[in-house]
Order: sequence, then structure tokens, then C-alpha cells
Amino acid sequence: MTDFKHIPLFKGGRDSFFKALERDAHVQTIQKGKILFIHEDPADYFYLVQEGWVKLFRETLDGTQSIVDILPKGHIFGETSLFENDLYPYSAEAVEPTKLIQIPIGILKTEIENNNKLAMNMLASMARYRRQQDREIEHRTIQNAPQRIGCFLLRLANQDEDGPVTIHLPYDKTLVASRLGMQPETFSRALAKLKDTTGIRIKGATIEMDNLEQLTRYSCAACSSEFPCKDLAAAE
Amino acid sequence: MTDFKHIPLFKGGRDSFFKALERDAHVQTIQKGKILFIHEDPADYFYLVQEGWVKLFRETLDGTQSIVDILPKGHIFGETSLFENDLYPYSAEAVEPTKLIQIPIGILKTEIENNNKLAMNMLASMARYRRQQDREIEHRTIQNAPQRIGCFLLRLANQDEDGPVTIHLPYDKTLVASRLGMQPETFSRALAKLKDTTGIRIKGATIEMDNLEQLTRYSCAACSSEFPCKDLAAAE
DNA sequence: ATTGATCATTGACCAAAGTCAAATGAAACA
DNA sequence: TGTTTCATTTGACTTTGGTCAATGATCAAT
Repeated sequence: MTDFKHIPLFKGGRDSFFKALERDAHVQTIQKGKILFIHEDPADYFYLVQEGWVKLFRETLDGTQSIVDILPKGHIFGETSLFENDLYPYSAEAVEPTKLIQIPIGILKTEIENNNKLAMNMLASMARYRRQQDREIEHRTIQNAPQRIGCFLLRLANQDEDGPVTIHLPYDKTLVASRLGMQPETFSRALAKLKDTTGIRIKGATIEMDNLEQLTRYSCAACSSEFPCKDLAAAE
Repeated sequence: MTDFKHIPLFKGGRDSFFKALERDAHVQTIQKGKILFIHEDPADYFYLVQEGWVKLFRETLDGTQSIVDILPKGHIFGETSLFENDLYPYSAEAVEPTKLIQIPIGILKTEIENNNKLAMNMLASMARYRRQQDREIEHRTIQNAPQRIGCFLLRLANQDEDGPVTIHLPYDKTLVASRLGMQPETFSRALAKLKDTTGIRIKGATIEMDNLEQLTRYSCAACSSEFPCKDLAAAE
């Protein structure tokens, strides 16, 4: 039983909307590696991540992949097809064991078209995503590999914490590498360099440090935003 | 006299909205190099480009710039502040002699909040922008410098044209370089390489070729989209 | 035409990241 | 407990693009 009314994106939805969700949305449990849909497939459903991680990506004819995003719990995907043609603009794959809610896109479309509150929620969500993308492009341009990793770690951490911090990488290093637009080998070396520069401690997928200060000084120097990052994606 | 009713984003606006526009929006003629606002300024106005080009950018403490976008005629900017805090998320500068319409952001806000048609227009506009950004990130990752230039040229051209094509760079090469995330020197060399590879002819800011095929083969090989590009930004 | 000013190109060199191949480690499985 | 599989690391080398400095080109204004 999912409590749709507590999902921020759905706040202010009408009864008919929640009734439709109860009736037609259903939960899917997905194993790691499962492809949910492919770029250009007809977009009949959008999805809400409940547990796990979903990779959105595109690929060229020769198989080179480019990661659009990797989404945690609370995020939706497949919904943008709503506003243009009805095809998915990317492929989606579960990169960890994942629980999703699959929702017919028409339900959301109807509600957004008829309930301004939902349209406003959606606009806020897209504005947030947009800033995230702007930042992403900026970082690819002005941060080097170790700095990008540092920034990635900072975004995983609770930035208001003052003392020692432990961070656990949420998925494979190979995947983190492609999320950050670099090769696995580069990631490995860059992480080692980050360790030497900032004194963080690395044990497999766990990273520890006495405080965030060193990492901040190193990574945020090549960023136009202030630390702590204001625009961390709030769960949608 | 500006015909607000024919601007796609404003289609379906109510009379009160257009009255407010008539009253409070006004045209500005801006010389090249003029800064319109700075990142984090309070966002009281948004703008519609009528003529010329506007650069949106952010910069780090040490002055390194990152280009968010460079907008032609028909595009709006400064409007996203609407959905979160009320600060501009970037700085804006006219990079060519430019004509703008400056519009108090409250007028748009009121209309979007109360007129679902406008909210839908805005959603469509943001969805389009989002795809553009997704593509941008992809290209930075998988295209090399000459390919990115080729792709940039293709987007300037009429892609349905079959025969010989002439393209004129819309602004300085230095600026094109930063728009594409590379140094001016790299741009210069990469353009020369593109010339050798594809047989395009370059005279200053004018580029000619017998047809688009060579360029397409070279640049679109490292892109997940089909040529012709469907998602070219329609004027908003 | 001459002078600046700015933009653009070129050369020489350097640094960062990618590639290819091999070695190591770690988790899953029979 | 071995075995397989896949992720990760490391080494050696290449490629790409960045940096710095100097030179050309262009354009506007005197």
C-alpha cells in the first residue's frame, strides 16, 4: 500500500487522481540489471523509485553509453515524454535491486492539465532538475577528475554535519565513474589522488574523513556555488 | 509595439495578462558587452530576446567562467527563479547588440499560477530545454572537439536542405569555443582538423560545404540521436 | 594610411585523461 | 574449498586538449 498523498509531486492532487493511482499504479520489484524501457519506446508509463537505483542512459550506434542520470529513491522518471512526443528520451535500467511504482502516464497528464497545483509541482520539479543539469555541465567543464569525485562525495554526505563523516558509495565504482563522465581506470587513480590530497580514508566502497572541510576546500574551489550546496535535489 | 499574443509561450494567456504586459513590459536596446544581471541578484524581471544574443554564465571565485547557454531571438531567460528562491541562478550578458523585452516576473507568475494553459506552455518549454541539456552533457562526454564543432554547425544549418550549404557563425569564435566547452586555441585547431576531415571550406566566420552529408557522418557518429536532430529548440 | 585594440592562429610544450593489457581482489556458486 | 566471474587496480603508453608566448589578421577611429 503506497501512500501517494505524501509524495511531494502529488501534493494537492484531487480525489479522482488518487483513486486512479490506487487502481492503475502498481509496484514492481526489479532485479539488478533489468532494462525497464529503451530509448524511443512508446512512453505509456512513468515510474517512481521506492528503493534502489535506476540508471537513465542513451547510447550511440557503436554502443558507447552516456549516462543521463542515476536516480535514488523518491525520484520519478519517464515523465517528460508527457510534454512532447510520446517516446522515452532515454533508456532505463535498474542498477541495484529496485522497487518501483509504475504509473500510466495518462493519469498524470490528465491531472496536470486539469489541476494547476499539480502543474506547479511539476514545474518546481523541473526547475530543480534544470539547475542540477546546469551544475553538471559546469562541473564537467571546470572541475578535474579528483575534484568531481570530491564533489560527488560531498553531495552524498550530510553537509551540515560538523564532525567525522562516513560515506558509502551507493553503487559500483565503475558506475560512479560513468556517472561522473570518466573511465573506471581514471576514477581509480583520481580517487587515489583525492586521498593523497585531502587525507580521506578509503576502504572499498566506504570513505571516511575527520570532517568535510578538506574535501570542500579542494572541490568547491572549482565550482560557482557556495558550500553547502543549496540545490541538492529534494526528494520529489 | 510588441505582439505578445504571438509568442508561443504566451499562447492562451488571458486578457488581464496581456494588459499587464502592455503596461509593464518594455523593450530595451542593449549594447554588446552589457551585463544584465549577476548570479544571485534578486530576480525581479525575466527577459525575452528579440534580436541579438545573450550569454548566460556562472563564474568561480577565481574568475573561471562556465557558459550555461547562449540564447538567440525567441528565447526567454531569468524565468526559472519563479519556482524556487527569487534569485537568478546565473549571470546574463549581451554578447551582440541586442533587443530585449523586460517583463516583471510577477506578471508571469500570476498567470502561470492561475491559468493552466500557461503552466502547460511553460512545462513544454522546460521539457524542451531539458532535452537540450541532456544532449549537451552527452556531447561533452562522447564527442571530441572537432565533432562538437561539426555538430554545432549542423544545428545552425537548415537540416532539410539537400544541396550546398553556407553557415555563418552567429558570434565570435572565442565565444563559440566556450559555448562548446573548449579553449579558443583548441577551437581553432579543431576547426582546421574538421576542415581536413570533411572538406568544408572556411572563410573567417563563414563556412561552406557542398552538402551536409560529410559533416553528418563525422559528427553524428558520436551521438545517440538520429540526424536530422528532432529536438532543435523551437522558438519559445 | 597609421594606430590601437581585439580576435584568431600557430608553435612548442605540458598535463590530464583515455586505452590496452595484465594483475589482483572480492563476491557468488557449485 | 576451489572455481568462476566480474570489479578494481596498476603499469606502460598514447591521445587529446590545455597553457603560454608570439605572430597575424581585422576593424574602427584618427
